Amino acid sequence: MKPTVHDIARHAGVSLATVDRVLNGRAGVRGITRQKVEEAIASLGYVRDLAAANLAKGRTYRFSFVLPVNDNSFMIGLKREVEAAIGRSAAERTHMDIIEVPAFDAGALVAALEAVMADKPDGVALVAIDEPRVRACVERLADAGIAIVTLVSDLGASSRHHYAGIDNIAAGRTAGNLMGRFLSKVDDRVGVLAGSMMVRDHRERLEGFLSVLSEDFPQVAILPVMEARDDAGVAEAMVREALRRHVGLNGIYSLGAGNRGLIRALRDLAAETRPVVIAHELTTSTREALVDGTIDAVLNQDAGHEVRSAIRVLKAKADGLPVLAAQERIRIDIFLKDNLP
Amino acid sequence: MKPTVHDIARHAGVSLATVDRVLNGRAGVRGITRQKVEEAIASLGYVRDLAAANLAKGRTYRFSFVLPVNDNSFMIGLKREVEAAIGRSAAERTHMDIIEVPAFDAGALVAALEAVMADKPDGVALVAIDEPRVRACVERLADAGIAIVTLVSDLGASSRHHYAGIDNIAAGRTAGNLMGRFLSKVDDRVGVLAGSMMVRDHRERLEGFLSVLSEDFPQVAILPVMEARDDAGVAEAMVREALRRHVGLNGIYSLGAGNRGLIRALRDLAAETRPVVIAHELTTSTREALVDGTIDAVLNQDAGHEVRSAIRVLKAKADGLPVLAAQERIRIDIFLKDNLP
DNA sequence: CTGAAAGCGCTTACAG
DNA sequence: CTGAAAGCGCTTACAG
Repeated sequence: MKPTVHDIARHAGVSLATVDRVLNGRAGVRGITRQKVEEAIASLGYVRDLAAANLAKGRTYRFSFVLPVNDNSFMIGLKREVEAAIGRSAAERTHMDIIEVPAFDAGALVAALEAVMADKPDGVALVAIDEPRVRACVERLADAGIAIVTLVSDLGASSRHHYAGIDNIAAGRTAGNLMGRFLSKVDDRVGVLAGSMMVRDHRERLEGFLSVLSEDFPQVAILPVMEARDDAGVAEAMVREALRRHVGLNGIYSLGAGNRGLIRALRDLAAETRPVVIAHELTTSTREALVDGTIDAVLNQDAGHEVRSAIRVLKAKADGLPVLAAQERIRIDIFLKDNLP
Repeated sequence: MKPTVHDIARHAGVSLATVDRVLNGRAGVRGITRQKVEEAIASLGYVRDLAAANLAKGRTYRFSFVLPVNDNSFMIGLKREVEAAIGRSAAERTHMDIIEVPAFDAGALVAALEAVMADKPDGVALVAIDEPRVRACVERLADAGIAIVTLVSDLGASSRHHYAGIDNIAAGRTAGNLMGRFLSKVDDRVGVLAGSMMVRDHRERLEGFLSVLSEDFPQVAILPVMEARDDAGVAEAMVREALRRHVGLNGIYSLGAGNRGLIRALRDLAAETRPVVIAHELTTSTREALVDGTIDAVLNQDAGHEVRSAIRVLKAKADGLPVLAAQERIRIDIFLKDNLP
């Protein structure tokens, strides 16, 4: 049988309370006593039963998710995943809430985080804005002993404990590699449709994309970046304009949101003249476009995985336990029409 | 506060034992009493604390992993992942063991499963061989109330409860799509290197690969399949022979193991004359070949995910709980040199 | 500095 | 058919 605190107490000739003190590193135990207990722990190969400990402590975890109010499919899906997790959390002694803040507004994000801090939760997950004030605020949360996980978009050098999201430079590089290989190789010109260069993920994707093209496919010409602010209408207009202006626009990398607009613009083209298109995030519209051939590949991050991973990590951090890096790595899914889930 | 069994007992005016009987659907409760308790449960919105229940019951889970003895990197890695999970299981009231059986030997697999059944574990995970005797045996295990998960390789129509592995037809289709697009498009010939057509995953990958090529890239010619029995030496010889015989062999899809041999054969070629190569499973050697350009893409299944997923599912089945399909779906990883983990 | 006792939310003999 | 009491492995006041 697995040894319990009773076994340790008996072996060391002390009471349960003393075993507990040693086990939890609490003060008020004589050196010799502590040693006896530690020996018993080691020789019995004791492993604490966390579930029993949590039951005794009445321990519950309290986590807050700070999410941007954003009407794109990905963010809506992300929020839905958090809600689903909340729905499942009743059985798990975990209380979670969602705090919504205006998108791309560092001030609002900081204010929300300050309010959350006053509530002293065990952990906070946030879609970060990479900005000095936000970094400073996260620092304060960490100092207050709150576990911090950035979600989807990371913070530069900061004291967040973990990032639950994809490597966006690698994502951009992957898009560049696929684009280079999918192109016909003669006189190729490629357009990039982005949301905003203010956001770290978009900057990083662009950086990765450009570096692979220049390293491995130097013959490909790249047009100036179109910033459509993740707005489908703007994206549509910009893509139409680009197609009109640049004959031989054979490739488009859409690294932000607003793909509905992009797709509308592309659908008007004859199938043979359509450019190679690589986009991000699998949504109803990108999935459809993948199936009918309007889009050639979709890079995706799985919002459900990100949320579940964030919760696992938050819990581990709250318990001072290690996280399983391999399990928590968020992968860049590459979807072609043939491996859609 | 979350309601407990005490709250229900008080509300219904019964004892804890009766509440427990109703909660666990045990017999020996009068209709009216049961009804009172059920009403209390519903009106209080009671959710059972599984951890507390397991503690009280002294419940431990016992699972067996039946794995083939196989010296390829993937199977070695799979076993290592199970061992890692066993290492972590001490804290989780879970006992797991590994039973090794000769590879590709249905009789031995059945014998091992029968032995496992005598031990009456809560669940079994096995790398299946798709064979009538195995299916019948799995049927018996399921009838004995043992949860069954197939791992990596599935069983045809059978009563296994879950399959923790990738969709191999989709994997083959994905390989076909990438191959078609990566090829230069003029006078292409493609070779397929397989382990054995006796194994279901290999058959399915081939099927998917061929169907995409014939549907979407009909101009590509496909050479007869090389069956190298997952042996690096055999694979090397076969690939060398094929390269010698078929001028214009521009693509190779390696859908089984033995990639070390394939890579050796390819490394002798001048970089410009190397075919497009798509292989399965990220190992030390395929990773290296991806980085140096010998291999163009690697399709991968994450053995760690498969093992952790199998355990989660086994536990859920043992508890009669639903599984989160989206979480347990094993994805086909596509690795290019730019998105290596 | 140390221990006896009660309790977390649930289940299990046992008695009636 | 129903209930009182003890116990799972741990923690927490409280007393000494």
